[in-house]
Amino acid sequence: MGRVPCCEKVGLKKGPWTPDEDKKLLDYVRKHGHGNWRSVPAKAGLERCGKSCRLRWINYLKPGIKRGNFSAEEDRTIIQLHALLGNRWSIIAAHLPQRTDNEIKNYWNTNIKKRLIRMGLDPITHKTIKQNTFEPFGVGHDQSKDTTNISHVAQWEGARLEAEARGSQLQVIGSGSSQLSGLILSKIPTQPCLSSHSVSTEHNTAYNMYALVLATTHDFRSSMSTLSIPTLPAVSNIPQMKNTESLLSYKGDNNVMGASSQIKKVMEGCVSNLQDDDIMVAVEAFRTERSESIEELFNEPTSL
DNA sequence: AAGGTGTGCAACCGCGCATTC
DNA sequence: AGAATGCGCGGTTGCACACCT
Repeated sequence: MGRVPCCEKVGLKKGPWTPDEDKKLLDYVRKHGHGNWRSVPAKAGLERCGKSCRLRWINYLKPGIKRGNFSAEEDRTIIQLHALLGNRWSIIAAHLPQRTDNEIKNYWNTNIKKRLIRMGLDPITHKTIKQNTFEPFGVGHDQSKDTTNISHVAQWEGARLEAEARGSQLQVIGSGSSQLSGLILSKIPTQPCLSSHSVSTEHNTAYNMYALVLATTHDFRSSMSTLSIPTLPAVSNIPQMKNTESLLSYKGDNNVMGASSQIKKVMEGCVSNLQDDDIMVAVEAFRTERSESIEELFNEPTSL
């Protein structure tokens, strides 16, 4: 059986919205809320498809939407997130308050993507186009090492963002423990330091915190999730985490579900030992490092 | 000034997932 | 359990405007 169309399309208006239509939709949603979008057009007196109304509301009429030029900070955020998440515009948009996924998508396609190409970067992989080959890693030059690191970092950060998005969804429905996790997630940096840097206490603190938070919020049972805890060689260097090392290596274990409550227990104990200063130092270290690398990218002289 | 081309963006479309019945 | 329905997402299209020749 074929899919039923979202609405009876005959006689429905398409194309750009008029100010009058906008007003009708705005008035209706303000008074009654949108409820079931399918029923909105009839109730609001619009000859539009419900889906079209929903889109117009989300991308244009909803209060608090910011339009117009993207700031340098927003630029950076989009590039960073895209490098980690790919075209998952809704998740990216969740990290840019007041911007819609559609607007970010358009901005990417019309602006950032072209800029990256001009700079010799592949907008999909974010690697230089020259090195974007299937050449195996570890052939003996430094670039391959860096690429491995970047990819590893990307995996971590992507996982964090996914967990964060999940956390904020849960916050909306009012889960107390998720509020705490969401709060932590929004504040902490996530990845172990890059190999080019010496292992600092700050980074390890951050690294540990990330592992803790993941373990306390992530649903390991989800087969759809891209989030998994890789083996963390650095963890064993840190006294407070020694007990959890074996738990973190549960990634490849099929008994993950049974272990999750045990993980939680250990992790919660560790979280309570964290100092505010540790958090702040770690956050700063992470943000500075990431911002600078993006800044450098754009400050590189190009032959435009 | 007129026609052609490029660009940006709003809106549409189809699909997949979640929920309801 | 599975069909029906609704919603959200990402890809794509098409129009309006700007710029170029």
